[in-house]
Amino acid sequence: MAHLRRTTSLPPSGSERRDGYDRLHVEIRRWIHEEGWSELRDIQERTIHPILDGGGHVLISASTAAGKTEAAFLPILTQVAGAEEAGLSVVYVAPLKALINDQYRRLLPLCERLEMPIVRWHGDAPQADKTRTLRNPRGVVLITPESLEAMFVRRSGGLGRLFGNVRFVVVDELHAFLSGPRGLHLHSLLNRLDGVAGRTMRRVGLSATIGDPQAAAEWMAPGKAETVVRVDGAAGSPEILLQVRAVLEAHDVDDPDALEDIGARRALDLVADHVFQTLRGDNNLLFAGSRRRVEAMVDRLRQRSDDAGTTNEFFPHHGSLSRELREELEGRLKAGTPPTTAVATTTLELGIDIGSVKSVAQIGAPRSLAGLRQRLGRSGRRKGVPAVLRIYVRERDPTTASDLIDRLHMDVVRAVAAIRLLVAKFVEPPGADPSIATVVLHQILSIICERGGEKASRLYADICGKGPLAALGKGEFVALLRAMAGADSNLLEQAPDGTIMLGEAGEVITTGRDFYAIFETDQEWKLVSEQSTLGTIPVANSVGVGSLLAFAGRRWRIVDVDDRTKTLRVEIHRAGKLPMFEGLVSEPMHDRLLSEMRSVYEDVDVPGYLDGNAKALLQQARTVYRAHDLASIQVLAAGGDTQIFLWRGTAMASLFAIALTSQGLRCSGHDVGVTATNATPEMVIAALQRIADDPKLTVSELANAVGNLREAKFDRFVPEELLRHLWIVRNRGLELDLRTLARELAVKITTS
DNA sequence: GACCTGCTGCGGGATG
Repeated sequence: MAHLRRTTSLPPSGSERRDGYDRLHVEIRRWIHEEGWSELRDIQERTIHPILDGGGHVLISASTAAGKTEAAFLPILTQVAGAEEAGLSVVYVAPLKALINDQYRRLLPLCERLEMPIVRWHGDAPQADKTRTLRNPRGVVLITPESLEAMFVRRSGGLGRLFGNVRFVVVDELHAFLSGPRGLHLHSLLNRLDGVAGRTMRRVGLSATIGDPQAAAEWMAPGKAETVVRVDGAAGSPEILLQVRAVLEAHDVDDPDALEDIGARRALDLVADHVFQTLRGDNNLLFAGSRRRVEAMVDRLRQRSDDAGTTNEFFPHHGSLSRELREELEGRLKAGTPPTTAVATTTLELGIDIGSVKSVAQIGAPRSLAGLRQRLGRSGRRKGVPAVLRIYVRERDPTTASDLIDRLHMDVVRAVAAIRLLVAKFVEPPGADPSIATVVLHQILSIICERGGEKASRLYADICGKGPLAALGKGEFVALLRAMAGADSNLLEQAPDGTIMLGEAGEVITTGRDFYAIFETDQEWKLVSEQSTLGTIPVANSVGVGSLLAFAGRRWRIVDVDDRTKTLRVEIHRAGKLPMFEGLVSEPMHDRLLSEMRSVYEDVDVPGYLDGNAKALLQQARTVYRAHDLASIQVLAAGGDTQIFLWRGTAMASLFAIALTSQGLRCSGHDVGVTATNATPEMVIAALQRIADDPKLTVSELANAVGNLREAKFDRFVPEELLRHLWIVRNRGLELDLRTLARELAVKITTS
């Protein structure tokens, strides 16, 4: 393990410390005293003045477990305690039900002190508490975006009574809402809340350390980001202990029946050996990258425990596992005993309280710095304890690898590049989202449901007036309305006075239970053993009585298939087979990571955190890079194909592939570029020159070559022309870049 | 060779 860095932060002066504390409500100070806190944390102290004095929005960013919740709520509750007005005072929104339950447990004693009601409001929360709140709304509500949506649609009559006097809206895990459809959805809901109250509610955002605070502030206050008061916690962890370990895969052996190829299988065995030896005896997190690999690893680790005659300490955690199994594991981690290592997907990245772990490991080089940071934040959370991170990369054995791409050992290089960017504190800024039309369509239906009917101009102003949905222009909005009212959709109707109302299909769609969420869920098989519900697998898996499964860290045999309820009954069996989970695309990468990879090839330093294998692979990779002169040559013949090294992120690489395809080439993408199959470098250079010089070859023109534009939940109702237009808007900024890149590549060609 | 997230209201019957 190598020590990576040390950072320190200065403690604030003593006078500042007392100053804020004294302004808190007397009952809150009493509570703090009884909790045995000797002082407030830095971030908590520094949040008091901005919340008590200012009238604007506040963005609090700090690492996990820095006490952000209290930082927000101590002054907020001080402010709203004893509120005379009827109605709720604080709305807290979180992306997970589990997080709401955690926060409820933490805030309940405090609220009881202040005689202020607090209620959980999500699908699994007790109905009786909700009913009580509806009768006498007061205090704090903790709610999900979907439940908030449901209130707008189903309880429109009571909105004013509930939300008319809300003073604060707290958004937890704000970084989770900065991109993606769910963030756009919540953005619209918060605007609608302001509409109900007839004024702007104060917003308080809680976030992990974010790469682009400006984007977060812009999300909170569109067009007025500078008014958001920012309170930043000290840099995450003081020290990181780091190691990158490389394991070698043998050459691929073609075995169409094997679920994992044999080389990969051996490499995963080697990772499992090391994990088993190193992580036993403590609490750890191992991020495996996919649900399938989680199951593959847990199966191997259980096998090793059985062989060694020891109690198994390794358990799976991913989105397809049942709530019960996940909570059981979370409980073990939180209790801290017995020793437990969770093998997980991204499910354990968010702020669910799992206590502190000794180390974090992951399989595969990072593709996103945001994710890497988030994972690292889970380790070394106590003062003076370093965070520990291990990265396992799997690489082709250099003695047998023949393919140029394999011999560049990109995983080792990417791991080094990612660590450099971690030190440089780079985090990807949020990108443009392809789901704008779906969210606008959803909100049109929701608002009409809420109000009974509405004029088009008012709808446009309320939904697209400000914020990220303003990217949809008035003309496009009208086109969307027309399509929604068309005979094909029948979602809307228009009264003679112009008022827009729900059509027949609109009535149906807004009545369904699955209307509230902005994301889609596919149909799945439910797996049930004699004791409990294990979880789900996609219906795409072929199943039958007698089929085998490896799932939830055990091996099973299917004993009953109920096609009507989509339920599989299973029993323990000695053999198993990994199920298939869907997922056709890989996690996108940012330009910066690819350009850093290129620097790693061109530099000469060999980091001390690499193990022996990784060091050797890095040096061999650099030798290959230099031998092919990849610093100056980016297009070269390889077999009957031509390799094009772009060294750009996913957005540009995809656009580039579309451009080459439009020129008649057959392309497939890889991590650092594109392979043009059955094409000579001469053919590629001709295509590149056309892309560089043909004035008619614009992004608008290329858009006609794009397939599967319908990605988001309600896109089936959106005119294809509109989706194509939004694609053009998202990619327009890359047009000049595309031409420049094509021109550069065309002159760096070789036929070696 | 990705991942994750969420869900109303009503009626009927059992229970304390």
